Amino acid sequence: MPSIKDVAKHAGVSITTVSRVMNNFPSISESTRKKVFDSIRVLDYHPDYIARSLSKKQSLIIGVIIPDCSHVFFSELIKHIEMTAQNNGYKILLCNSLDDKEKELSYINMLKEKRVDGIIMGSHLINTEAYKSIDKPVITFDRCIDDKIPYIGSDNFTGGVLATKHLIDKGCKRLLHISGSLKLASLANKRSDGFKLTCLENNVSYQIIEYQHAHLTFEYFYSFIEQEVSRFLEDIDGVFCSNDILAYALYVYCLNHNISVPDKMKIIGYDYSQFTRILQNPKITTIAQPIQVLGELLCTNIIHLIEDDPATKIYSQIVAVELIEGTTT
Amino acid sequence: MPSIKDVAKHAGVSITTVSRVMNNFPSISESTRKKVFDSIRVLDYHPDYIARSLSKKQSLIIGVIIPDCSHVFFSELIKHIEMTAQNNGYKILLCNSLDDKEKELSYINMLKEKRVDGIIMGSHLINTEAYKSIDKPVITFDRCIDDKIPYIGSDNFTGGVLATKHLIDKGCKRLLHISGSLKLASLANKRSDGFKLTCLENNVSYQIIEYQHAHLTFEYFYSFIEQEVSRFLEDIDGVFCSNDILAYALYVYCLNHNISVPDKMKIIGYDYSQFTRILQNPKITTIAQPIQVLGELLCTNIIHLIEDDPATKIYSQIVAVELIEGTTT
DNA sequence: CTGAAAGCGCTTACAG
DNA sequence: CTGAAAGCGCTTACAG
Repeated sequence: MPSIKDVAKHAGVSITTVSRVMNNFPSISESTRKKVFDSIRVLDYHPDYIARSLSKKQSLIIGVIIPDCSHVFFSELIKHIEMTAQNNGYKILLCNSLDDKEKELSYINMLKEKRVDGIIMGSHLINTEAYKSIDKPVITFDRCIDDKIPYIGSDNFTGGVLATKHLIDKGCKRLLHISGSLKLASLANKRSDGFKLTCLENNVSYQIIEYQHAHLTFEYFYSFIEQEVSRFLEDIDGVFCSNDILAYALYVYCLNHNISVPDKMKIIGYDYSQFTRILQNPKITTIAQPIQVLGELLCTNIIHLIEDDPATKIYSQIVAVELIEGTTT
Repeated sequence: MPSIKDVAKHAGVSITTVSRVMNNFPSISESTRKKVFDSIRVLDYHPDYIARSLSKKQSLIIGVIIPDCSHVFFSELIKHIEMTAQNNGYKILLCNSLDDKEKELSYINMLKEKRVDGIIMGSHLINTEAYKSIDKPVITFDRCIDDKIPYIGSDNFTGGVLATKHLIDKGCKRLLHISGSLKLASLANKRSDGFKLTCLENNVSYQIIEYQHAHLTFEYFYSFIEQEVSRFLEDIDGVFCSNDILAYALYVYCLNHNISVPDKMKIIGYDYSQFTRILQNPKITTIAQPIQVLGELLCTNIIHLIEDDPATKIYSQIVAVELIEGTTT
């Protein structure tokens, strides 16, 4: 494998010159530029990025830490992050925290180990303290850690309002919201705020049930519904679910227990991820998160932070959501 | 950010000694070991992996190149690859080729640029030639490029046989197989071989239709069925689909056109990925690929190749598949 | 327009 | 058991 030295020797110039040609310095004469490019081609030379990283003190790698890349929502989010990274000369190092605090912490240390130039954090178990010792770029998805760490999220509050208003507009009088853990200080909690406020404003009685686990599987949700939700359903005519898999599990539960949807029970989900888009029966009514926009913003903003681009100082952003009406409401 | 120099100064030893402590050399006295560890703790020192990589000539990073990480099958495969990598001290660099030849090629160059120690290749557009100039570890998923490049795959041939036999056992007489492009020299083509052979052995008439695009979306498959498949369906009573999304699209098509499944038409898919496991109606009959095993084997074998582990020389492997009976046959 | 030399932060023979 | 020095393959002031 040829190094810059070999190219320099072959072209009869110094390694400085080779480096300059590689990096498109304007001061190089046409003739030497050509010589060097020829040698590069002949030797099939590719610069060593490890060496480059060491001297430039940048790895051009972004760490992406999420709970689980096989989760429908995150797998799409990652795709758009990666595409955006690629378009900007960065690569991504993928890390699944699997909701394990230790792993989350150890992944954050990638910053101190210079493995990555910045981190996109989509996993939220460790507390604010752990971020204190870090002065390098971090951006979070759907979580506001503190003033210093920017976040990207969709408009969860409005999402909650839209979902709840929709149920009320459809005639629901007694609403239930099934939410992820509200202890985690996730921005997703604002969905619950929007839900509550809308119920209060419309004099609709409501109830909120939290699930704690983050295993977002159908089986988990179905048994959660059987054990923790079913006994309340009799008094309920509309449910706002915090994600679409949960909404589907509830739909199936209702089907299995002769509760007709949407006649007796209206169900609305959240995400509009791939699963929901593929599913044809039912078409789940849901709040669509703009996954592509979220992924792109996460990536472009972490890059701005890394490159300390002063022209673009607004790193935290909230993007709009949209109601998608299906057949479950 | 402290470097090894700072630790050495703080502990009153040489950087060589600090390095030895970091790397668990046995020859260090207990007292200096303690001094060094104390300094590391006090200074919150983390070794620079870029520098380490440069001197050790290994990045401890594995490149994973796939068509699209948001695809249900690949998102799960990646998860298991990443977990296995993590357990063995490696990280993964995720690359979506998006079925773009240029990208595939440029990603392979990560090897020459020392960004990664090895590559797991799950994207198969570029031809054998492109791999000729590479003498570094590559392992492929579901594709046999040449003798020198090991592969991991599931037993596609048996999968094809199992699926076809199942349809025949259920009484089908006129079979159709809808396959991905057979030109790509993918091991998945063996499903089609298994299909053909089983039809011939059982004197069942058959037909094969290929789709060319790799956009594995419901919409693509549905319109493909409308345009290219529907006119043949009248003469068919059983279809073996090369993936579950396609099988679902066909199911929905039949539903929409009053072709009752499984009475008039039996449908079997392939993969048994997350989507299929979540979907409750219908339960698609399918061939389950052992995604976890595949991911683990891909990762452990590329690591063996990277570390040139002579104790474990069998790098190509085929793993067994399983018939999952649902309600579509 | 070009080059010699120092430096990035580690590891690793070599020497004692 | 420990250290001085060379080296990994680049980039970047500095000098001409």
